[in-house]
Amino acid sequence: MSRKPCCVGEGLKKGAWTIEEDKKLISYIHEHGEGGWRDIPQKAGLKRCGKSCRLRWTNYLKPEIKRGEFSSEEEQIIIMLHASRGNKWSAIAKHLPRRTDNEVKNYWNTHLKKRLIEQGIDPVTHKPLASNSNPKVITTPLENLHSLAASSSCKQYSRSSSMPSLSHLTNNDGTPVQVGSLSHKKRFKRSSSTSRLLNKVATKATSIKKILSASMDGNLRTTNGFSEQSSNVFLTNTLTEFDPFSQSPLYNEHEINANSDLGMDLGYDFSHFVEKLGRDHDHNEENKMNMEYDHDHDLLMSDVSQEVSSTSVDDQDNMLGKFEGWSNYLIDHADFVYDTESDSLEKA
DNA sequence: AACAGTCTCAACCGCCTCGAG
DNA sequence: TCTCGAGGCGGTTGAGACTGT
Repeated sequence: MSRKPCCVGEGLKKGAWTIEEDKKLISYIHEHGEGGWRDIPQKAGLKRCGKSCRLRWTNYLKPEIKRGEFSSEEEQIIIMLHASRGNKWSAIAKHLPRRTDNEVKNYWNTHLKKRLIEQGIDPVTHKPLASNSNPKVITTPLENLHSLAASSSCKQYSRSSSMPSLSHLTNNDGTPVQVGSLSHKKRFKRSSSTSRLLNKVATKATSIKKILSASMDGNLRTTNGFSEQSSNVFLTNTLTEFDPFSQSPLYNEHEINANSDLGMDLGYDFSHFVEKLGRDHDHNEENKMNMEYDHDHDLLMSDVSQEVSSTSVDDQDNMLGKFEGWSNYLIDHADFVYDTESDSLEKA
């Protein structure tokens, strides 16, 4: 049994809207407001179906809609939210003020998806493509930040401009970051403070990953006694909350599924992290890193059982603050560097 | 200048969700 | 509880713009 098409009618127009049609629709909605889309075409004198009117209004004519090029911050938000939510364009668009789901979807399909593929990242799973993957390596969003930082610190040029150097992006050991084979049609430049933070995170992403792994195994030892059981639980909990892939088989291999281990509800909104990341970091990058550490370190050592049972929105915000302090701590104070030769953590 | 190939994005299609009755 | 319809959502299409030769 097939469903009746929504817009069946004699003489209904399809295709691109004319200026006259737009004027009629805008005029009618200004006078009568949105809603009742089925009746709008007749009342507004349009030979369109109601659904077409609604789409035209919500995706194009609505005055608050922001049009034009996406900023690198918006790109990062889309990529990170897509990693955690998939093709939930409407949900993603809610975190991009004045952008429509259709616009986000189009931008993903025409720009961001291709860019990830060019970098060897599967745009569906946000993990390395099969041809590039190393089965021994656990891939996390922290790792993806390597490539994300490399690309999100860039912005498209027009098709005709020249390709700038990407040599400013370097790994921990000073070697250039591999950003994949960029198409000759895609030109980039660096920008944004958020990108700089991502770059900063990316330079230590591998080290952080190993530290996390060591923590999960209970083998983490640092100079300040950061290896207590409580902090392990917190790290497990935080990583699982933060990491959209924490439910993957790769993680299950390491038995770090905090959801089952701790019996908690993982309803955490990953986008809050992204928003907070950009907001706070834009506010005062260096000052913040220096001032918040002690506070967050204290929080890290606070009663973990409270964190485990926290599921409300307010508590999630607290968790985010602690995650940020924790990640800043790792970035600034981690004593370990991952040695690719020996596949082990070395004292920095 | 002309043509072919590629890219972009507005618009459409069909299914889903949810609230009213 | 069920049905129905309006609105929402994600996938897809195709016309027009753009680029390379």
